[in-house]
Amino acid sequence: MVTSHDVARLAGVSQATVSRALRDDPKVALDTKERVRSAAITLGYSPNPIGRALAVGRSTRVGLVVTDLENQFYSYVISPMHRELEKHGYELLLITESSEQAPVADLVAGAGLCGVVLATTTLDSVLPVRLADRGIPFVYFNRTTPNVPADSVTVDPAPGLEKLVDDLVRLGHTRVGAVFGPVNTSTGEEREQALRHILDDQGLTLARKHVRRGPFEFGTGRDAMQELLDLDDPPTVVICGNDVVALGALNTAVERGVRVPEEVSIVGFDDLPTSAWPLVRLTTVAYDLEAMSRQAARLLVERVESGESVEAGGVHTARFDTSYVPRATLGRVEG
Amino acid sequence: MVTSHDVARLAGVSQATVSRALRDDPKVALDTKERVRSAAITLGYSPNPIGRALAVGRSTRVGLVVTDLENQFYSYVISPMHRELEKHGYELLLITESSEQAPVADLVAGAGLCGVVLATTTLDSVLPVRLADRGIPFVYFNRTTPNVPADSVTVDPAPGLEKLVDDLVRLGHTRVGAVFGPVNTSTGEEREQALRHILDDQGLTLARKHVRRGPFEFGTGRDAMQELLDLDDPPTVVICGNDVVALGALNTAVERGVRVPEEVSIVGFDDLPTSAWPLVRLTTVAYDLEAMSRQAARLLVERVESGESVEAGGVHTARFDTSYVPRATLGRVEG
DNA sequence: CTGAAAGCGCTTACAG
DNA sequence: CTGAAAGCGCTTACAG
Repeated sequence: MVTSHDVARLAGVSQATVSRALRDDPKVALDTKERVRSAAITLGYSPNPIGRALAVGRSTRVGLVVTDLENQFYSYVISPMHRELEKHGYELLLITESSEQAPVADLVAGAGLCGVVLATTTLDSVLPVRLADRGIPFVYFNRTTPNVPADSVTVDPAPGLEKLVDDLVRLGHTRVGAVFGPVNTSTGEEREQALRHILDDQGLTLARKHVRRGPFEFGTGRDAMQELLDLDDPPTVVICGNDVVALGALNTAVERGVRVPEEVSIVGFDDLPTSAWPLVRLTTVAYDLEAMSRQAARLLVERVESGESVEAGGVHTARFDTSYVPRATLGRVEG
Repeated sequence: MVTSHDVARLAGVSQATVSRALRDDPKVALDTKERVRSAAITLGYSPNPIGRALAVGRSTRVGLVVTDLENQFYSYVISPMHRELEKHGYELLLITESSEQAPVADLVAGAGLCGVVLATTTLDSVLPVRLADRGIPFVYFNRTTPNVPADSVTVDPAPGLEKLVDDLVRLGHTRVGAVFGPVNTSTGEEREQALRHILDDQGLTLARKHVRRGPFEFGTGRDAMQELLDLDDPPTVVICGNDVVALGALNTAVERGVRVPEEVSIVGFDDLPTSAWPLVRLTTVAYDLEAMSRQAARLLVERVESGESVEAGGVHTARFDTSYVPRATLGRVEG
């Protein structure tokens, strides 16, 4: 392995000067810089980030903590987040919460990360507490927990849901069903509260038998739809906690030969690219997931680089607006 | 930050002993280990991986190099690969080749990685050369380049394609079209050669006007399908380079109101979970992508841990079998 | 503007 | 079985 010492020797300077020159320290003479740079190039040298991290006391590694890497949703998060971090000179490390081998907090603390994006926080997560204890900067992505203050990027479901419910009324739906996300997630909770509230305002109610609940996964929608369709009086529309759940529901309807939206309407939340496919045309609630992912990266980088603690300077929050995207899975009630 | 020195002080031993005890060195007395461990726990200490990496001379960080993080295909690769690496105590870092900021080779070399999985190698990639030059272990995933020998995990398209072509014949297809992957990828090349060869054996030919080509992306299938459907004599079946391309093609057919498979049949390759959706039911060629991803991780770990160079011990290759998965997008030719 | 030196937090021969 | 010491490849006060 070629080190800064090798470069120093070739350039005829000290190792310290190599370090400075390559970091473009203004105190280094221009011709010295040139000499060092060309020496570095001929030797194919690039500074070892591990040495650097140890010396500086922090790395440029950011962790993204998720539970379910297979979930389509996260593909669309990872990509823009990764790009944004890269732009700032940071790397993205994946961490799954399912890794129960070591307590995740230790793993995170031990992974030499300079900061963490939490994408699958539950209301009872201990990870935020642990991170705060150890002074590891982090930002909540999409989901939060009120117990531990931190920067966050979230979405406001109300605007989109309001428009959706307007449409529900217009189309004559009265038996409305829902497949909510888990109660222990802020997103699940918040969307449920918002929806119930808005339905209420319009004089609509959610019959208990028409409500299901479960993780934000395909299987949740699938199973819920099976049960709902087996009811004597199934709902005329099923509003799902997110698109992945809605896709599960939609596929189950299709599999059973139940026509959508003639026999049952289905609505999602997230507006994933898949939902816009001509084959799918899922009616849903949209927001700018890509901008949100970038924003989370940016907030974390700022937090890391400012070195400012949450207690000292307060918290940065970004809240994203939602809109209603009518497509083909929500229709007029028949009969 | 709590260091091994703090633990040493609390446990009343030397820092070196802390290091040994926590790594479960058999030379350390059992009661000493106990003392050190409990001290570590009370202090909430976990060894700093950066210090470790520097001392040992290598990290436990593995890079996954891809071009297109949004591509569905890679979601299904990342998850099992990540899990397998984690099992062996390694972390997964994402690297996109699009990052033209720094030559990727430098980035990889500079990122303090102990090894790399290359998932989007093209036949003319220079990255493998660079990695080999610098002695950075890597394994080819799915795609290879013959120029630089290295461990690899690939799929053999022939078995699946043979069964597919049998079915093509049985169903009366004669105007067969194809949307191949890029010629500068081993997978694109290999699947094309295999398909042409097998068609040939069955007396079928691929008219030049029925052939399209492009990156393994949704848009490729979409655009190709538009063109093919505009032909005076469109193909009766379109065989796509992979599922993502086939999904693009399928959605375009749907959008244009062209019935699949009555008016045109569509076939993919990969058997992504999406392809099995009741809404999709894509006829395709399958292989065990999850096992393949795990295998790649394992080969890399072995290579890294053995420290054996490719020249010295030769190369490990795993080749995965394919099977044919008939579903609903391939049908009998009408009329 | 440049160098010698200390130090980041570990691991690992080397003694004992 | 344990400790003192050197060293991994950097950065950064401190001198000059």
